Amino acid sequence: MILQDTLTQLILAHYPEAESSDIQCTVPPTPELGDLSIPMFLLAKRLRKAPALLAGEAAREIDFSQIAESATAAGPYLNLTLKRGSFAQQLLAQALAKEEKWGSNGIGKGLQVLIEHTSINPNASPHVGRGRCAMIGDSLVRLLRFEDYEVDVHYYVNDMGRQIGLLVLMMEEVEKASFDEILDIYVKANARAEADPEFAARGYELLARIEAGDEEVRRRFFEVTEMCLQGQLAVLRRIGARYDFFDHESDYVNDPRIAEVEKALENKGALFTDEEERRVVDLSKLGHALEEGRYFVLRRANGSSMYGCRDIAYSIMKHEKGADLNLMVLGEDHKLYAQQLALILEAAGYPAPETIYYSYILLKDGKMSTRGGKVVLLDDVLNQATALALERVTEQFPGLDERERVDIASQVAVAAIRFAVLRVKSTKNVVFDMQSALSFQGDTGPYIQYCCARIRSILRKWDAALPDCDSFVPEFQEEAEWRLVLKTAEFPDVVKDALNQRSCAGIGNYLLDLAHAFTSFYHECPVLTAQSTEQRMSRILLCAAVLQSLTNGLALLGIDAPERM
RNA sequence: GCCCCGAUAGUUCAGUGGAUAGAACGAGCGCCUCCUAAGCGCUAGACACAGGUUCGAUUCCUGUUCGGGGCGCCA
Repeated sequence: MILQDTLTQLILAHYPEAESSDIQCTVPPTPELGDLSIPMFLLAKRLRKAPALLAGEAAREIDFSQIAESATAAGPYLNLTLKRGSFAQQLLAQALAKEEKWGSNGIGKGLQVLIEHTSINPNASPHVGRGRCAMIGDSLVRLLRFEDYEVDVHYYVNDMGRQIGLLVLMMEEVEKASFDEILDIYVKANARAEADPEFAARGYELLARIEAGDEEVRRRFFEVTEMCLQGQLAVLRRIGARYDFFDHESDYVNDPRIAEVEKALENKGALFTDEEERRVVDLSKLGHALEEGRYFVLRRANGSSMYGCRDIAYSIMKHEKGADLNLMVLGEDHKLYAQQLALILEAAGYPAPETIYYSYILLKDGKMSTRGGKVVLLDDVLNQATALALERVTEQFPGLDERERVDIASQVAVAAIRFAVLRVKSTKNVVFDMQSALSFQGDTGPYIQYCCARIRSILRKWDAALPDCDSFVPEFQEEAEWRLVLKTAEFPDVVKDALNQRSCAGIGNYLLDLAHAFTSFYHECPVLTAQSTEQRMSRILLCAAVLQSLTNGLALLGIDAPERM
């Protein structure tokens, strides 16, 4: 809140024993009570007074005239009615001066972040569940960069799993297959491995050979995985996800860091060879309390490495980059695994990355399964959404040239899907429903874009320069416009909360609130035809500031707002 | 069996110990000679259950029920 510092100072000056953390502003439940509210519970506890008495005392004794028209006690709450003009002037000046940085608190200045997300197995076109990871990760990246962190985005290419081996075998039988056919082939490969142990064994054999350094096999794997990866990235690009580094699992097979960690584990008596010649970590020696997940296999009996073994080397490599934050977005199915890996890394003296989990997107009749071919592909959803949006835009703007209509349609499609996914907390299971994913009405991304388009339309018609905030004190008499001012002022705090929570969900929900507040304003307060010059000037500035908040917020979610729609 | 998430209107979601629990979809009624109706206004509708901690609990703790995830050679 813009006034938080001033407010805290005023109160601390009167109650020197208080701490600034005792003073937390909230918004009163109804506008009649005031613009800002300070619950006195914490302060009352500190000062050993009754909250209601303290509120009354503070309202009488502290001089808030610098920022407020009035201060009144309502039970244990101290409510302030702000001086609208100076508050709005400060807010608008800030928002319009900071432009695309408005809302940033600059928390990450001078700090570096390494984040890994998406990292889909290169075996099929991504389904919407995988898309959830990409959207969550990508938005987090945007949020971190907005807060001035320097961010490197890593993508771990799992290019040597068992299922990749099976895929390679199948691909060699079908001659030349395109990316679109991969899912089908992958499903068949898994079904065949299930039914035919000899086929499955050939997959393992390929793995063993790649691990032994067989360059020819490695080349065959690379051909398939690279084709898949490029196909997947093309889909991910459609929703705006970008990556800086692609790290290949196969580069870590014989990494010396693994031996180093094995040594450390041996020293702690946590590594042993079991009765069937596997190399196993006993995590109970490292502080793991439960029987569940106590054992972690590093190597098969034939000496070949498990996924987790290579991941040890990869994790250390990431740590060695020396970033201040080391983040990773993972599916909830990786929770136990990540805890196990963390124990192993810590035992060898390396900190584990900070993990952010997301839950599955389910279908109405159960969970998705790439192996079973029971998936809703992100690409298909995007295609359908784009086609629908194009119809709508064409209806609305028949005269617009096709190029622009297609651009708008794809922006709307991305907004619909990204917003629907990102506004929900990542720990919740969501049931995918095509109908609501394709809806552009109500609490959706397109609704917010539409709100932006309306503001832009007003700004286009305003043919003068915007008033200068430094010399002009705006006035906002109407409740709808004042509520919009207050809502706009919340933006920087919303961004800060999102960063602390490592989740952009709150930003999405805030943008809906702001868009609703704007639409009420739009219907009640004419801008271009307002009665007085002061009103017109005040409102056009407010429009510009709201647009800046909306577009900045949408940008954090990876959503563009078209000029018109 | 054990461990980790989740449970809020008919439905999809907000709400990180505070005032009268917010939206949207769906349902009903109304609004385009007026800055874009992808919109707005009005009506009806909810904290799974039982205890506990607290001045105060949808929020924290325990138990129950239901849904999701996980639990040694998949990644």
